Amino acid sequence: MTDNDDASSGLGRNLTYGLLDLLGRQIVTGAFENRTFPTEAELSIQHGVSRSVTREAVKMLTAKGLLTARPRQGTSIQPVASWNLFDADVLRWLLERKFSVELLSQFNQLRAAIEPAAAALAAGSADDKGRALIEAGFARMEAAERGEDDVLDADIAFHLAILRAGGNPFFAQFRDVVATALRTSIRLTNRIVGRTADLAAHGAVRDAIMARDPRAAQDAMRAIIGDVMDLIARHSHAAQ
Amino acid sequence: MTDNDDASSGLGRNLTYGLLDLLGRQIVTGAFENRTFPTEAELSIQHGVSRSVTREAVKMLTAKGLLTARPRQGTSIQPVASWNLFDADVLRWLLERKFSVELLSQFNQLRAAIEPAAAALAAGSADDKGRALIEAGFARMEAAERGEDDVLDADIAFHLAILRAGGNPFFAQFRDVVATALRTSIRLTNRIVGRTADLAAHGAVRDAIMARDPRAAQDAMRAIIGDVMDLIARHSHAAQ
DNA sequence: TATGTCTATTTATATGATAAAAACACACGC
DNA sequence: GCGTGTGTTTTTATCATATAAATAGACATA
Repeated sequence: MTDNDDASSGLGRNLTYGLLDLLGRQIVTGAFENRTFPTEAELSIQHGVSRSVTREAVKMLTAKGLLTARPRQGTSIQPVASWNLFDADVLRWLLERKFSVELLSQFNQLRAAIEPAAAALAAGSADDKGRALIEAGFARMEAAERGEDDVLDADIAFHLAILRAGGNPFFAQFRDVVATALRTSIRLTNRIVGRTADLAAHGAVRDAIMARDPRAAQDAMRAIIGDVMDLIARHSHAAQ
Repeated sequence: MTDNDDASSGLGRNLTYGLLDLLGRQIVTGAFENRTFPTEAELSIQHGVSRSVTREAVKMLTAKGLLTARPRQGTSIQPVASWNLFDADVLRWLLERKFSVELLSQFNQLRAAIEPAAAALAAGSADDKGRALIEAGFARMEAAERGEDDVLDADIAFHLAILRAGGNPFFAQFRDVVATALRTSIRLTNRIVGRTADLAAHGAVRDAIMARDPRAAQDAMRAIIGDVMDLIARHSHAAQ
């Protein structure tokens, strides 16, 4: 019986989280676009799980802003405006739908607003721990340059270190968006931009932060993201 | 029995959401600082609700990044870094703890990064609908000036309109933070800053957006938030 | 010391029953 | 005709209890 359920549902080890992931993907990719969302009884039957599992998955989706549930009316999908776009799960699901340059562009508009400010904040008020984190991130980028570390991972580590270093937890919240944006844009930037230029630009950010020069840190970070945005614009232009 | 439960628990009409709110507040305000988080059985007994209610509340808190649950290990509170700080519930709970100038300052550091960029984006690429939204928001501010609308509500409406108008859903996500920041800082700014100056500054933002001048819109918005940050700095200085 | 096994604890899942909310239809009275 | 109330029905909300699964920790064993 249990084996049967597991086989028919195709959800992972943890049924609740498996169903959460499946429903999340389906909602975000528009699988319920023109029809009403299933009732909890229908979901239970369709996926071969108990009502508890269904309800807990729905509750988590509700907590992330994707659903609402009311007696008699049923469960329904919320407008995109109320989705929690900074949630790691929601971001992941968002990328499962067709790759869109528009989404990548929106990511980077956000980065252009956040990261220069975060770099300035880090330069102005990072403590020793934050500075060490940034140094470690940059060291990884240098190691990657020498082929001793993964380029993408090192890049992400450096950018996240800057988000954290300023000590403002709200800036640290952007870790998932930034990591996602970097992972996504690597498809475009990979092999197009020379890695040396990239390292130099990142080195400028590091130097400015270490010199406690907020203005220079901001400008250097702005330059990095500006380059990425130019690349995206050129790519979308070329694709047309 | 049911009445007894309701009376003893003090949760609202909806037990699950009531418990969610109660636990969320307790977690954020540090009520479980030095002790382990209760097991689901303990929570059920303490609050006089069934395990389903407890589990669903815990699952929602998990979805918001506040908890994790594993068999045998139990449920435990996650580090603040993994909390979903842009979630409306989490923000609300955050404000329940002692009022802190530091938090208000962090809010506005974020606003300083986001809102000028959002204003520039709105100036550059808002469609007719977005522009109409901004006009409506500004009209409310003018009405408030004449005593025909609530000052705070109008202010919030104007700022939210700008976040939305650019068409980037990630900027629109900041509605709750911005609304919360405005509601919080009104305690400080109220009666200190003359409302006329405020209206003029907001008018400059509106004019720049309508003139499709991103640079001017950005600068005008920066000025507004800069004023607020100065006020906060002065207040925290005076308080010392 | 390392490794495997047993046990206890806690979450995970299932199931079936009852309560509550709300959309809808319908009858009623004005 | 038209509002108003009332009952019916559908769906979520809640409860209670039972069983499964996972894993930390103790203990035994090599």
